[in-house]
Amino acid sequence: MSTELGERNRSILEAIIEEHIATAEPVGSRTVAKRHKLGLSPATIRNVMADLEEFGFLQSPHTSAGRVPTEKGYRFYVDSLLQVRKLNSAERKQLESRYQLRGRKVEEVLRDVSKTLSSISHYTGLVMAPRLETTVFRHIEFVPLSEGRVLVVFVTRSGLVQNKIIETRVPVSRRELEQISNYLNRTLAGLSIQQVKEKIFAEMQEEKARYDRLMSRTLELSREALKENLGGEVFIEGTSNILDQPEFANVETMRGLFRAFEQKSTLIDLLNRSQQADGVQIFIGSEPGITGIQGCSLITCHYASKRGTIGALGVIGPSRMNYSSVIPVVDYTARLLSQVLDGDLD
Amino acid sequence: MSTELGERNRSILEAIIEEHIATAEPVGSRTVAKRHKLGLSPATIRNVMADLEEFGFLQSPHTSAGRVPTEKGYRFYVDSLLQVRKLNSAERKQLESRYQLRGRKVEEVLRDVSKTLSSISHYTGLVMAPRLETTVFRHIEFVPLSEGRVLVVFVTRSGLVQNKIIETRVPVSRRELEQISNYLNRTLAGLSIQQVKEKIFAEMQEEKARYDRLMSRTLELSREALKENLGGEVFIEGTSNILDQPEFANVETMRGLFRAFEQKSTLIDLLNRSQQADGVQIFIGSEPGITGIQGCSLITCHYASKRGTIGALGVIGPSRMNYSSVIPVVDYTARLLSQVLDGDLD
DNA sequence: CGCTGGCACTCGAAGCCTGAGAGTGCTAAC
DNA sequence: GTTAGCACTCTCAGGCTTCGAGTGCCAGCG
Repeated sequence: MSTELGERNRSILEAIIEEHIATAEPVGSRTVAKRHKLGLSPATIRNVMADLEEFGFLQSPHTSAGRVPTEKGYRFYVDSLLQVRKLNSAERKQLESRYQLRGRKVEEVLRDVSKTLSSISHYTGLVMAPRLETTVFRHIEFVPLSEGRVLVVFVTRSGLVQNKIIETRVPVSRRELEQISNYLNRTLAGLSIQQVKEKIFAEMQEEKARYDRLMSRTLELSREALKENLGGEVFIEGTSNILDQPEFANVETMRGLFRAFEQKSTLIDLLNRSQQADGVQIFIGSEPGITGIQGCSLITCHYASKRGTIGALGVIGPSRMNYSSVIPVVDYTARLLSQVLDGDLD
Repeated sequence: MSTELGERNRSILEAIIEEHIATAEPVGSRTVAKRHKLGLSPATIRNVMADLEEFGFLQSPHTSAGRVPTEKGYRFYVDSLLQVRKLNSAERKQLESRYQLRGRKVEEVLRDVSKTLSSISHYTGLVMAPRLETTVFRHIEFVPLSEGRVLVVFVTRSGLVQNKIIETRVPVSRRELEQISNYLNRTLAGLSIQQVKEKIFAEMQEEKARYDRLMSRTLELSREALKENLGGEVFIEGTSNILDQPEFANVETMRGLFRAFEQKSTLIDLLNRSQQADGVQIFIGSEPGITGIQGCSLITCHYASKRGTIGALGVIGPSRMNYSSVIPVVDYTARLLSQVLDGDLD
């Protein structure tokens, strides 16, 4: 029943929501009648609005103030009414031009992506670091730092670089490290990290590791090196864009939001969830299980190599957000980043 | 003349400023008389306050609202009245305990320092990345990534690790890279980066570089590698602490501040300036040449190795800030970080 | 002569009222 | 089913009043 809206009601709802998105003000019947020439009088529209309010798609802040979409209203809008604009080729070019990635560090690239998202959308950009699982391994190197500490450098097939410091239980000599990396590079290049892990695990099972000291070192080291890396780190850029949105003129709301930005855990949670599903996902305000972003919506998309999900990115802004222009940007950005990580883009 | 304040006037000014710092409200004569038992009646204090207002240390928001310190008032307070509390040993221990640094990446450490500053002060922490000039070099390593790209890994004497990617004009073979790093490590270990640069420059002047291909590669590569690294990057943490300060209840003010945080250039400018001077420095509101942090004060201190200035850190908060407790924290943190970079702390 | 109590004065904040304007809901007519 | 008309409601802005905090000044006191 609740989705049983007639064609006319739907288009009035759409008009109201779009009007509200454009103006941030409650929308009255007069305005709808005038600006969206539906050939109906304000009175008729009032009737429809009353119905829509009963359905729970609209609400009035007070008796004489026009209507504002509810979260349910936005939900219906994005699910059933919204026409997502495709990017034209100029816009796609513009996005693509920002990704000159070869030989850059993963962090830099992700921060950049986040900045790009925020500056194009005028909201706030989020990028969650990939678990590298499905990235394709090209090269690994170990640099001895001090007793028991080794810097591991990965290069992915697409030329992205990531490095981290690991601790080894016993000191490993420079010579051993060289042998180890030679071995790994010979046997593992071209596999995804996931496959590498499996292979290592398999070899650890085999007897020979027990007797071959070098081999056991190799396995220990690479297991350590492949443990979760940037896992779950989130890059947030453009937070101050949010300050321009009239709905956050109230300090209390803003405080909550900035807390969320700084703590990141809510965002990580949402981004993680978006990895489960396919394509662009939209979280609205305080829908079930979402807290801490009242009045906001989050548009996310996972990015992934051909072999599986690895991370998520998105844009957060007020619920009264320009969905139709942000969605394709998020979508296309995720595609680009996927390709980059796959190494297909060079 | 303007500094010719009698002892009594000074202590009344001090009382007023401290009262204002504690309450964030304009301070009236009654309050001062009551809470700071100076043995004077409100009427007398009123007279003094009128004088202080004439001097420009105080101002009244309006006729019947008590007085508020001006920037000049704060300036006089921090320069002449403020008693800086020393940290007790427990507090020093607490700070020290946060610096377990060996083998960590420079960025991580700096971000941590910034977080610590913000969480202890309850304001916002800033740390500007060091120019590595005066850090003592222990070890350098080159990892070939792809044609013409090399990852450089530095280790400082204190065990901090930093790495960056550089481009070489011509491809350099793995073997050459090894020779180059061997050479550098042999000849340069224990020198400061500044000295290393000088040495390299000197060698470039010498004739032999022209004829020795390997040598010229070495020099080119190390020059590239030693170019400004994190130079000028600023780590800002705890921005949302600012939101709790009542003076930023007004959105307009806050917006300006967050813009400044996101753009960073004002902050970089101030932090740079603080490197010129010795010890803790305090920038107040919109004193000459300072823009973009109206209503805020910045407490900074450079940190340095034994050989010279290399970076700066600090805390930014409202002008009505608890100077006496933040100053020693900034000061001691800078000392700690200096020691760490010198490598004296392990 | 410096300090103090007293007192008139000022000014903002809060509360109240009012009028204007926007928007609704209902009803009766087309 | 749609519309015009109309009474009704509610917010917002402005003006007015009251209240209280705090001042500035003055006269008197030690």
